[in-house]
Amino acid sequence: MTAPVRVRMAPSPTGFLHIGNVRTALFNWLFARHHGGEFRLRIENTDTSREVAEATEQIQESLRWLGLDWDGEVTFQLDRIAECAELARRLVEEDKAYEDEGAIRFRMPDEGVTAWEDAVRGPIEFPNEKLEDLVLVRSDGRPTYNFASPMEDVWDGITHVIRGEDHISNTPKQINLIRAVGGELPVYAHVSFVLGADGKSLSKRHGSVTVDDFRHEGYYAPALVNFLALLGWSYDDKTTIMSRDELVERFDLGRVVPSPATFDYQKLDWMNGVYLRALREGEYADELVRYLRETGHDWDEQLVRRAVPIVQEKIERFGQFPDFAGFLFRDVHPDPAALDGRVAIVAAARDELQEVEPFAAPEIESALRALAARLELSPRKAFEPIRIAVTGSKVSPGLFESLELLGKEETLRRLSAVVATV
RNA sequence: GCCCCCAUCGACUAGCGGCCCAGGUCGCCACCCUUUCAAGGUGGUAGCGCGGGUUCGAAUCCCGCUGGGGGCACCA
Repeated sequence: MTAPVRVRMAPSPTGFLHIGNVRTALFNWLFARHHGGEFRLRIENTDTSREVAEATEQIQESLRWLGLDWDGEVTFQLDRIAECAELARRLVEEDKAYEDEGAIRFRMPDEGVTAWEDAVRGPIEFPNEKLEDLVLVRSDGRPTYNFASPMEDVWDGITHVIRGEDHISNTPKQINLIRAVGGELPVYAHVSFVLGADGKSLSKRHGSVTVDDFRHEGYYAPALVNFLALLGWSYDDKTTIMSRDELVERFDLGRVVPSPATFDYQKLDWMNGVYLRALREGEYADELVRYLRETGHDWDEQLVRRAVPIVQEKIERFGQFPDFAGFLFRDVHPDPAALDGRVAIVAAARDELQEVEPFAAPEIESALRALAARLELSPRKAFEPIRIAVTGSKVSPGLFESLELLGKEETLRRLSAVVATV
């Protein structure tokens, strides 16, 4: 039996989960699940304020939403202050560290190089003369990140440290520290950053950045996971859409590329659309209903569910639903300019639809097509003012189905309202 | 300033010396379908940063340059 794999995600509890960190977390998770190992969640906190508690809960909620489950209890760096202090004392006794104005510093080697085989970048080495003696414990007694983090990795039996490339220059320091305490070195894998279209690191001005942002925009978690997995990793030269299970089965750290990736919102939108269209109607409805509740749209659930067939093929994010199908739930205010005086058509449609029974899509369609023919207008020309009058927009779900859902009474009311105002 | 990382179409990537006058996906363009918008179908556009090597042969290996990025805290 090979040694079990154990990885961790170690966010600092400073706020919402950034999508770049999520991508790193996802790689950790995929790696762990692929190898049947463990994925731990460790909070790198330095205090116990209320903000920390909230951020910690926020991080967990985001991971849950994405379906990235972790093993064991969440651990906190702060809980290991005592162990760190004791270890630092031992290092001083062994003359591997020394006191410096109340703080404890570790003696870094002065000659040679510190090197490791990075699982995504290959060999990396740093000249030791560039390594400064590292503060392990501050004068107030708290351990520093570069001391606590590698020690926790050792104590937790972390086998693979998969983290952002900003930690590359910390690695030689941490390696020397682990060697000094006689700990087992993990395998290091430094993944690149996720950038915005301007080549700068992804921030709010680029669009959504936190998991919460994407959730509120109406992205579907499995699609986001699929998209993120492909940011810096690929299975082969042609596979794009992969289920969670397929990702787990196929993920391979060796196929993670070292170069930074630009986050392409358009491709995410496309992929989200692919996932949403593939959902079974009932499943789509459940997700949509949940999304609308979360975003504060208190709309009739039955009507939302009935609207699914006319929107599923049309929108790529749940966030587009309120604009696209909102006319079913609230009154509209057609723009007279958009109508451009074509009230006669609206009036004719009202008269025509008055007679339609039952008020169902097929009957509505034949009535309106007959009307268009009578007016000697192309369906395109004839339907536009009707669409505007009823949905308030030039863009909407299929007209006939929309009218059926809206109901005869409300449809006639909206058509009449337009006729009356002009 | 010093140290480190990175470099294939606009974007994500395949490629790990000959299968590549570079393949897939998104985007974009055109056409088809069509009640709008989508979806779908067909076709197309576009790339190995530059310069030296190594080799019979280089997108692939080596060196330099250039251009990006990161790090040099008693932050994480």
